[in-house]
Amino acid sequence: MTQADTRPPAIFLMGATATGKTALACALAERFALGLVSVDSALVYRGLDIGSAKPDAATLARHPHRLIDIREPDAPYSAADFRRDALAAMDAIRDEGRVPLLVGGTGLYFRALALGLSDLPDASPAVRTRIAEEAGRVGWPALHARLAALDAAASERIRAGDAQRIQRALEIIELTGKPLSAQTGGVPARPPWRILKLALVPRDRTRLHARIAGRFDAMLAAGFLDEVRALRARGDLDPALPALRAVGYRQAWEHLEGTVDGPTFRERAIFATRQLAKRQTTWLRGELDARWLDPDDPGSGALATDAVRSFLGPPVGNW
RNA sequence: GGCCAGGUGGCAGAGUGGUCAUGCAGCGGCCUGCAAAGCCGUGUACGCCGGUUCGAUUCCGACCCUGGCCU
Repeated sequence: MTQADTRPPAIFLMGATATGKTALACALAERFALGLVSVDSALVYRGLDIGSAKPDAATLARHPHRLIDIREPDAPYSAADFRRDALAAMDAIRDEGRVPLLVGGTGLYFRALALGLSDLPDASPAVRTRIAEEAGRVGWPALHARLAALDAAASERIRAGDAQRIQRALEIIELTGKPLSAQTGGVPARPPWRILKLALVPRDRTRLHARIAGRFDAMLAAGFLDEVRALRARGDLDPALPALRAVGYRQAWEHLEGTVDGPTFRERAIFATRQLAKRQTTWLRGELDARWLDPDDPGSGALATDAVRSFLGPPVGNW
């Protein structure tokens, strides 16, 4: 006999973009006493609404999601920020007597939440700027070589062309005096939650691709370009910001800059979204303990409901 | 009907008598504070049929198709 798991329950609803995560989350929230938490690196930003496929006001009024609209687009948000905020949100939901349902498509955030992060320093804009400037002079391969001298294990894992990670590894060494590969503390052995993982991933992406294109055209019709024009008009945002490198926004920004024509913009935005869906799918394939649902399977909603019901026990309220 | 140009991988687009484009898309993968980011990997394609040649995507001929011009 195994010991009963007394940890409080939580549900992860993970899925690629345009697979109907929000609709499924809301449907589940109609049937069970859940509290929704968004797990999405783009939905945190205020002002990114249409292009991020953020749930609309009516949906959010009926089914409030935590961790949406919590940042201005000029303020970077991180996996560590997310972990902290999500744990607090989960506690608050539990205190209300509900079960947290974490819904989204950002694989790193789910991993950071479930597995934890090492006790590493936050990003330092000053250090990053300095490293980037140096890279401009000597090139990233030279910095990768330096990393090899300071942290051989990390340099083997990080490709010579991966500027972002080389920068981060050097930043950590500079800030802590210790190599990244030596920093493994701070990761909890086991999350304090009993987690049901649902993964919404199509077996075949053909229909997803059609949905992505259709959704993008609907975004355009809904005024996506006006939304990006408004962001540009603020004057304090630039395209290097994480918020504006989001799928669709980056391409729209270029288009409004006048360097890319309309059809090309549309095409590139759709390509970028498909590639995002592919990376999300790769992430999800590693979630071996997840319950897999195919959004193209008409029974997937019922399967999800059944899975949640058996995970939580008898439903609260109506059934 | 005649003349000219051209037919290269899903698309765009170089090129060569014998290892090789390249870009985009697609597909697979990696992932500890920018993650809707960043990075890595992945295609025996040369319209068709003959000929020349040790060897043709590349040279020659016929044919088919496309675009332009002409009558």
